[in-house]
Amino acid sequence: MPARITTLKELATQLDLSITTVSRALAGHQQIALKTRERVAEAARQAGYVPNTAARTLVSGRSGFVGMVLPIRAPNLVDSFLGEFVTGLGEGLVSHGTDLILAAVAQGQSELSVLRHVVESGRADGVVVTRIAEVDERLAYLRERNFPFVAHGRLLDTDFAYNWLDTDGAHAFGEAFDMLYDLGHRHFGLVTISEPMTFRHLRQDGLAAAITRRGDPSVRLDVATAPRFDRGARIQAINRLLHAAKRPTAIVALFDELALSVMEEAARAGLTIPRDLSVIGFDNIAASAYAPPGLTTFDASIRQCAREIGEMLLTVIGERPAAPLTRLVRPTFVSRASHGPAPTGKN
Amino acid sequence: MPARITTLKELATQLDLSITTVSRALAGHQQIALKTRERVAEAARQAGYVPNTAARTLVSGRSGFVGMVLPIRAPNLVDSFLGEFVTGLGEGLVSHGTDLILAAVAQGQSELSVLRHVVESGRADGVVVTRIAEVDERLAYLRERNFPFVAHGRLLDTDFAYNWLDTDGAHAFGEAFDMLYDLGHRHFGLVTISEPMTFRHLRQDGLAAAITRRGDPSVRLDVATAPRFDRGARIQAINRLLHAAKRPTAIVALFDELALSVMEEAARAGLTIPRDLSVIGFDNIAASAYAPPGLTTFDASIRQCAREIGEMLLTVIGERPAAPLTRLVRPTFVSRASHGPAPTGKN
DNA sequence: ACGTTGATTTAAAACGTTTGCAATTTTCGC
DNA sequence: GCGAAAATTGCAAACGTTTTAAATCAACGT
Repeated sequence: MPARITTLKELATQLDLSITTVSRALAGHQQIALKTRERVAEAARQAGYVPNTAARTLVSGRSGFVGMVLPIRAPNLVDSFLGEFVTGLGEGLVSHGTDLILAAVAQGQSELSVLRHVVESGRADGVVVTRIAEVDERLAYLRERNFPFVAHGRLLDTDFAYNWLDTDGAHAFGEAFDMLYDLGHRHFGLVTISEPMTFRHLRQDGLAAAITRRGDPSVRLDVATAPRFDRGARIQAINRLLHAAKRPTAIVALFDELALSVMEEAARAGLTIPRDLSVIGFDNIAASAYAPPGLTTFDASIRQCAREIGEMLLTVIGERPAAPLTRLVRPTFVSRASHGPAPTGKN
Repeated sequence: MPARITTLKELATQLDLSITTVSRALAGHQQIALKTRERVAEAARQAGYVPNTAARTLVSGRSGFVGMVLPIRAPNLVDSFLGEFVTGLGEGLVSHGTDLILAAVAQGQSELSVLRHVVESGRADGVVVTRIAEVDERLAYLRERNFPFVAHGRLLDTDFAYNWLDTDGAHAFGEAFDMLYDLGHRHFGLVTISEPMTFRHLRQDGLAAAITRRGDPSVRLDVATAPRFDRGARIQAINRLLHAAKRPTAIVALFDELALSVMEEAARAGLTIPRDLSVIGFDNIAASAYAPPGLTTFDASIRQCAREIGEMLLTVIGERPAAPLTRLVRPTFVSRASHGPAPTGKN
């Protein structure tokens, strides 16, 4: 094994050339004689030379990294979002050799302060922001700072222009309603969360819009709300829905975890799905395929979305487009066995 | 909003001090007068100064990053491993303000070449390696390079000393056998994969060791092997086990995905779990709780393990201990409803 | 042989930080 | 008040790369 060449200077000395020439040769500049370029490339390959990132970043002002703040998670919460998202992002970035930086948030620190640190320290050329809140200081900061970023999700304030990719939850929830309505359902339940996330509104509004569009005054919608991570409160809210004097025949949940809870509670209450109750979720998490009788849901294809986000961000960084890049991805319907015709009169 | 101070020079000018003094003051050197230290700290806070990572890395030789190569994934495969692992790693690293770098592997590139690039470019002070293969060139490279790393998993070659944390699959599989044996089972099935991963051997050996330890010659073990990502072959292998002339009464799967497939195929074959067949998995993925009747398994607590790996790596980087750090984590038994007494004589 | 052009290479500055060493200021015993 | 020691601060080099501006070289027409 030959001694590893670690710096440009060493490589230059070995080749009896100046650092400048070697640097340019490796960068493929036309002004360097072709013969020299080839000679340098070969020597670099042989020596296993890899340019030092820090030095390159320092002088060029570009780190070749894209940053993301690790979402804070409840101690035992498992969901596949992060893994899928990171995998997709990696796939989107790899074409340009851009790596991903993940910064964790320490106890007591704010997510914004970590984001700030990532940006101001020059670690990243751009960042990805997920889980958009109704009032999101991260987006405000990034825009004011004029720092390249792409958000996964939208703000409700449509005047605030920025780069985003979002899953069209509104459309999906409208689709769910239409399908259930056509199956005879008139009394609906929606299980949602109390956290101020924008997707909550978008999806609920999509449902409401579809109801309005249908124009049938006999349609009724009951909404159950609970904090996202409070299992007890969630169960309670679901049971209020299930044990109301008049129970919905179809329940749409903001996302699969909630839908699975609905199915569990329904089973506990002696209801058979989909005979007595139709349930529809959103996200298509792995467990949805296994939970009996199989949850009908919408696939948000996180991985593919993240991949596109990565590509968008590279564009934003490279070209700094004047108009914001936006993209609304329509989720695909995944028909399983948790929905069916509305129960007839009496059971 | 005050104009942002971005460099030490600006800060120094504003304070009418030298760059050196400001740098040292921020680093908390005792030699700088306390009053000065406080004055500098306050000014830096006010101005929102964040040191430039590249410059710092360049001179100090430390990047403050820990690297990891993103595992290559089949296009539609979803598992929660990566998300949990990354979350845990972040938690383990955050105390030292160390961030995580994730490098994706491009089509046609080898994982080793990406790892090499991460190491040689000085992007990271240490790396984490997962999914250890029987012959793992990554470990060989890192050791030869004498680069700090911690592996999640062990090699079979115990002469090769390095830092690792592993889940004690051998113990778990022994435990599973003992429990099933005590429930009357004598005919066992093992569903495993054909990929050359070391955990496959460790777990299978743990099972075999427990059988030997019991010393009952009537115990029989049938092994079904299939490529990890070939769903068809997996189903086939499982069905060979289920439809053999003499069928095992208990099947242990290398990990939960396989166990879930076993449960599906068993149901398809008209078998009731656990009456006709006991099934035990490993990992405790989310779906295991939902798949009827609830999969009995072992929780590998990936997140916690990754957290410890992060902490170990920080130790390795900071202290370069002479003896390798190793840690064997015993998985916890998760008793659900997929196991029970061996079926009696005829059904 | 000699300027001139075009091709090729190089010296040196710059990026923002840390740090060895030296310079300056303060403190204190007498 | 004076000198020495202690406390505090600053100069300048270094990290490895990219890039501007300038130097060198080869070739060519005359």
